[in-house]
Amino acid sequence: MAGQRERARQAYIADITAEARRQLARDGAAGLSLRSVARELGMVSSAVYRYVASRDELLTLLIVEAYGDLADAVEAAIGGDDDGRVHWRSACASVRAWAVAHPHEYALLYGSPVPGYSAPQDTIGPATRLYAALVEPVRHRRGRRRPSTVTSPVLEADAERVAAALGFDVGAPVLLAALGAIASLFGLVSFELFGHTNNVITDHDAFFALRVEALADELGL
Amino acid sequence: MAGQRERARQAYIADITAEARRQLARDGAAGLSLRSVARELGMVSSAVYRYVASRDELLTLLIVEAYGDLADAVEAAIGGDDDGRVHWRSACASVRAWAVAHPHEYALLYGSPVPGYSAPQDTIGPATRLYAALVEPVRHRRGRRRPSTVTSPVLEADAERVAAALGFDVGAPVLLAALGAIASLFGLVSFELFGHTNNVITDHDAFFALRVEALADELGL
DNA sequence: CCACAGGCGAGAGCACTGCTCTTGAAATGT
DNA sequence: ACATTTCAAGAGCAGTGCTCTCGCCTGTGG
Repeated sequence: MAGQRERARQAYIADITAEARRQLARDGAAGLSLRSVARELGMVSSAVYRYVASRDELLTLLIVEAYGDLADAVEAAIGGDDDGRVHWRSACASVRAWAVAHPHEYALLYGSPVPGYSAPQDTIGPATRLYAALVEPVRHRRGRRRPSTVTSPVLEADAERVAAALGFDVGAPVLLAALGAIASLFGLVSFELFGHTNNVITDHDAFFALRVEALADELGL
Repeated sequence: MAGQRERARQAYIADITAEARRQLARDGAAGLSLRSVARELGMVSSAVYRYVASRDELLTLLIVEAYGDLADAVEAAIGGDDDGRVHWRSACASVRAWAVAHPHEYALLYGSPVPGYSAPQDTIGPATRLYAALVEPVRHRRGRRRPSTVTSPVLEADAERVAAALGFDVGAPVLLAALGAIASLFGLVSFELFGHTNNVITDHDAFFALRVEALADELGL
């Protein structure tokens, strides 16, 4: 039955995070204040502490939501297609589109880590979903190119553990190449979003497309 | 002669940024407060506003210093060698080593952009030095692999403008590949430093080395 | 060499933040 | 009907960025 008090409590938390998310989208993480969230919700600042332990915890809630949101976007983008390269293109494009549409949320996820945040258990769910979707394309690779072999046994073990967790039967070299490509993808998006290519690249669309193809080449898609 | 008042002024600014840098290295950008800098320097908080207009400007000074520091490290790393691949390895390793040694400075440069910061003119000097050093290895490429051709004329113009500014005679495709590899490099370092590979990679050294080689392959080094 | 404008440090103060504690009311479960 | 728990509210503490005013004092221009 979930006790109606507990339900009211969850509703309050939902209201709080919703308002917090609005402020995050508008002013960025630095401009998010518990007091102004309370003000906007018509309560006094101390009341909101009944529902959220601290500002950092509120940010953590937003991080979890944002991960889920991004994972949703990527999963929706790689719909029915089973061509690895098309998969990869869609996935990359959806990450970039989401980042451009939600710059502050993106910065929260992939910018400087928030001080009091330590990747709680709630985060690894959506995060796993996201990276699973991004790694998915290599399932359909045509294997045109052999990735370099892995020389470190512990790294190979890492890769095999991850592959097993995702239910993938590609080898360690391919999976590590995919993880590397994902890091490259987020590096590319971060460079664009955080302004590191200002005065360098003006046609961001074309540069992004070019790099996505290059990464697809490396992955043998 | 530079007026002894002006010299004293510069010395004060140097003291302030030095103390600010100490606090940045210890507590991170979020924990840097103008008041505590003033306290540590034995002055009252309003006095420091004579030398630094705002907290954001102080952070900007730190950003410029950090860029210079990182550029120094990379330039020192790619010493006399003229083998492109060795160059690239040293450059990548020096970026990663600097990032690990100065995580908060790295986060300041490549994490979420600080709100009131707009890449002032002072930044582009050290930043250009840094990226010039990182692009340098492709000068000595053996050209084993042809990068994909560029289809966007404006992107090609971007690349040629940058190449001209750096005095490079490599073609647009190679320069764009190099810029992409740089973005990949920082994506990789950020992933490691910001904890996105926690519970995934344990042998960060090996993973980094693997990716550096893959990028070198793509660059034809 | 000297007057003085300008740079200077100090202090008070404003508006804001995160967070804690107490108090009294209201809802709850027995 | 009652005891317990949950709650909103308010006051309050310590800290922040930043502004303004007030004298002092010193380097600089005449």
